[in-house]
Amino acid sequence: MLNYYLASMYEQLEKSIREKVKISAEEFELCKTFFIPKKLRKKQTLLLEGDVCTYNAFIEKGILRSYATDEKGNEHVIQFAFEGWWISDLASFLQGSNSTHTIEAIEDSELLLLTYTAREDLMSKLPVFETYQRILLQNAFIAFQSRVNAALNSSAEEKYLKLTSAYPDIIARVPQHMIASFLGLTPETLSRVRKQISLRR
Amino acid sequence: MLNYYLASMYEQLEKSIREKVKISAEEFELCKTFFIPKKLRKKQTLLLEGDVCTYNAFIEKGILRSYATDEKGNEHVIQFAFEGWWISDLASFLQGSNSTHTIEAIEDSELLLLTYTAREDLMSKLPVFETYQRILLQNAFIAFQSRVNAALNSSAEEKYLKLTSAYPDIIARVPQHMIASFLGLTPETLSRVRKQISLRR
DNA sequence: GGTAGATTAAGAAATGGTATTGATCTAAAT
DNA sequence: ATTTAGATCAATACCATTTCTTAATCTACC
Repeated sequence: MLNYYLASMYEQLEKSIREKVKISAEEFELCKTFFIPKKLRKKQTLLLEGDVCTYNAFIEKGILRSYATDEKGNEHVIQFAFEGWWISDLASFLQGSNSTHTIEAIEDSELLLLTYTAREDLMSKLPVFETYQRILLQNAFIAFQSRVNAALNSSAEEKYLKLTSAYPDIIARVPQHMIASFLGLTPETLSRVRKQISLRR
Repeated sequence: MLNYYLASMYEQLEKSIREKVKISAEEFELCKTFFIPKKLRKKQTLLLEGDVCTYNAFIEKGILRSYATDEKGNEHVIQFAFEGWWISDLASFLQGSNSTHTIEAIEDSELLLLTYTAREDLMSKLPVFETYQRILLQNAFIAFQSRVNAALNSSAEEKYLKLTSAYPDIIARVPQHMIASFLGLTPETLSRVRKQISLRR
């Protein structure tokens, strides 16, 4: 039982790394020792706006979001992160600056945390982990580029359809007003968009 | 004279690398050998939509932009790149897929090109170069995150003011309709926004 | 003097803001 | 466990605002 539990604890992480680089069983065992497991209940936060982001979090289970709050008190969802993804406020994590984001669990979630020094250590002891991190960043960069493009050049409906066709289960797992915020729409506009779509069926 | 010319050819590159990692004079000399110098005149292209992006370009001098063309034939500026920046279509460069972007010089420009294999070679022979690349990506990622936020949650005027206060000389060096496209606005809207701002002075 | 780029005006379209309602979830009290 | 009060969320209606579209000048510069 214990073994099973431990194996499942790092299952997504191993999968994520092996998708991107070659790593031996021993290397992965070493790798695991740098992470701190952590559970979050729904609505609990990993990072509060204003604090320094001390962890890079890998998500074994659940969904998190990061959001920023503007002068008028409106929350703007920056990112959703599902199983197998990473989340953090990179600017704060890397530069040690105060975070402008809050990171919060949307469902009960299981995380693997990596501190700044653990990450530096791991990259220097295991160069393949630096390569893994670089590839992650490359992919994130590409994804962001297409998101910027969608944000600037697509209508509300196009943005919603692109998001839901890329991530179909987001509809069931994430409240609609958070999806609206992620797309830069008011909840009312998203509701109207959905109505339009359903009328056309 | 020749020495002076050669030194200036790699000046920005050396500055960019030294800002991010420690590198010896010998290592930088080695580094230089992997790059191919190239000059572009205004409006010449480095990459055409549909081709595979075979180069990662570092800009020693000048300005470039990348843009995508939509179904209606409208150009959408994805990125501007000034002296000391990198530009490419990363998705195409890394995955070997057909590019959806065109990369074009806005001014007469001097570039240093890195092919895919040269980049891989350089990263394996000079691990500090992989670190440099990772830090570049981290910075690009952070910049993109705030751009997404601005794109989704700022008005036309806010986006324009943010851009011009971050890069004041963009106004003089880049045609206004390209700035409008970069901000996801029509040229007419940007013109009206500028008028509003000037009236308030 | 022709052409690309910038400005301006007027009406159209998309999206936002406010308010209301109904449904559902949550948590405390019994 | 059940009930109930409050909170949360989604849908909708009505009006306001922003941005787009089209089209007509205006300008600057090869």
